[in-house]
Amino acid sequence: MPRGRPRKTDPDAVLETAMKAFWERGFEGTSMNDLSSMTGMAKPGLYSNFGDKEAIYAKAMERYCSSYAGPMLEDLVRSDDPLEVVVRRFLDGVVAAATETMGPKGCFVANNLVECAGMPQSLEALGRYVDEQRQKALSIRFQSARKNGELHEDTDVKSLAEFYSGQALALAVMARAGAPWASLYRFVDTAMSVLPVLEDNDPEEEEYVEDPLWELR
Amino acid sequence: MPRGRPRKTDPDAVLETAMKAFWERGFEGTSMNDLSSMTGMAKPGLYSNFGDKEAIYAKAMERYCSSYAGPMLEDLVRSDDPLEVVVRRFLDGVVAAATETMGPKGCFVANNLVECAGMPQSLEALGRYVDEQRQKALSIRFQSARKNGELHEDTDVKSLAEFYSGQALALAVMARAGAPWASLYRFVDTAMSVLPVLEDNDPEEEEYVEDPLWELR
DNA sequence: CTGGTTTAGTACCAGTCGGTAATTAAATTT
DNA sequence: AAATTTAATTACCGACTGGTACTAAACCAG
Repeated sequence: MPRGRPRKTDPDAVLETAMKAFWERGFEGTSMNDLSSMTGMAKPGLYSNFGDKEAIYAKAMERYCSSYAGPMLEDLVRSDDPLEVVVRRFLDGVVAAATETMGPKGCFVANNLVECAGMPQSLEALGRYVDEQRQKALSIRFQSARKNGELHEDTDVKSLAEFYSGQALALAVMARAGAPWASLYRFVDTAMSVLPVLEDNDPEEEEYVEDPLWELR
Repeated sequence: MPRGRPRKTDPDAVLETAMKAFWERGFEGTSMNDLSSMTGMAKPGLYSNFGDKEAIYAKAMERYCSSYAGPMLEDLVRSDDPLEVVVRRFLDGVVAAATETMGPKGCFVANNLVECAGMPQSLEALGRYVDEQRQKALSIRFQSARKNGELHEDTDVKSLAEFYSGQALALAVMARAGAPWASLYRFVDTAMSVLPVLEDNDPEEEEYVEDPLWELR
């Protein structure tokens, strides 16, 4: 279809490999020669296709977000399941992504937050931006839960969002440190006990409820 | 006192500077030339005094442990204060160390756990060892709290220790990502709510207390 | 086959990496 | 003052870093 010499390597596959490499070894720990030998695309090809190392890393993080972090946050915000179910699914998702048998341990974003020093400022800022998105998604869900009656009206939504955002970071670091699967799920259980969920918004019990905000979900 | 030419630079001060550098920029992000120019000790001096880069990093981590992590863990294990006080002081200590205005953000050990790939295996193992020590200290304190009656007899001590060990990691990463002081202390408040502490072992309040929720917060 | 177009591959750049040999400088001991 | 001991300094090593000119190859339309 194209006019010139056909590509040897699919740029999308290259980006997938680059994402895994940066995820595992970080920005400074992954050299352009590494990427070249891992992907099979020679260095000049990398530069002409994607730009410099900074640009490749940024595209790799975007890819991570649309493959891993993004869907989980969308589920958080959009799912109609009860709050407790949604939050638990979020944390379980973090564990699953951070312990995938194939693929790097931990979380790309968490690694970025820690490595931040010594990488271009734009990438540091990118990592922080993605981190904020996670906290915002949690905040949105907790806010609507408060209006739903799943949480008390005086619940501190921001604190709760910061807390569970932090739990994701903790799980990511523990997974990277090699914590076993079972420990991480015990951790999730403990973290879930913080959620001050109200059990009284079940339709069978609606006659007992005084608060009129039980509708609208 | 010594026989030859006197030292220009105190090796202990060199190690202090090296610790801060590795803490801030990590193993790969800190070059021997960096250390040489920061400390004022030329490279051959570094090698003859401490050994290779791996050895310097290990000594820097030991220094971090005896200056920061160690005293906090000792307080955890040895203090006679009530469990809630001791655990809160531990988390407050993590926040304080991770947000010191002078000095790097975050936690040396947590950074090590994340950077692990691409550094010598012995250093990776060292980081994991220190991480285990923190969890063990928490475990010891929770175990004795259970025998004291500060915790229920059926409390899952290991889960609780894993949880609070993870909170330290979360705080470290959040601090490194630039989270404000206030957010971190709110986080500590939330994390403290997990502690299933029994209030009935205080002699002065035994007769007044029916409901354990009569304290602050 | 020819010319144009797009990619792949080789070779190279200046700079830095961790690490070291050889030498010079400064002190003490004899 | 000479010999000895210790540390500071300079200069360098091969390997690797991010990044790039330049050339060779593989396709298309004519």
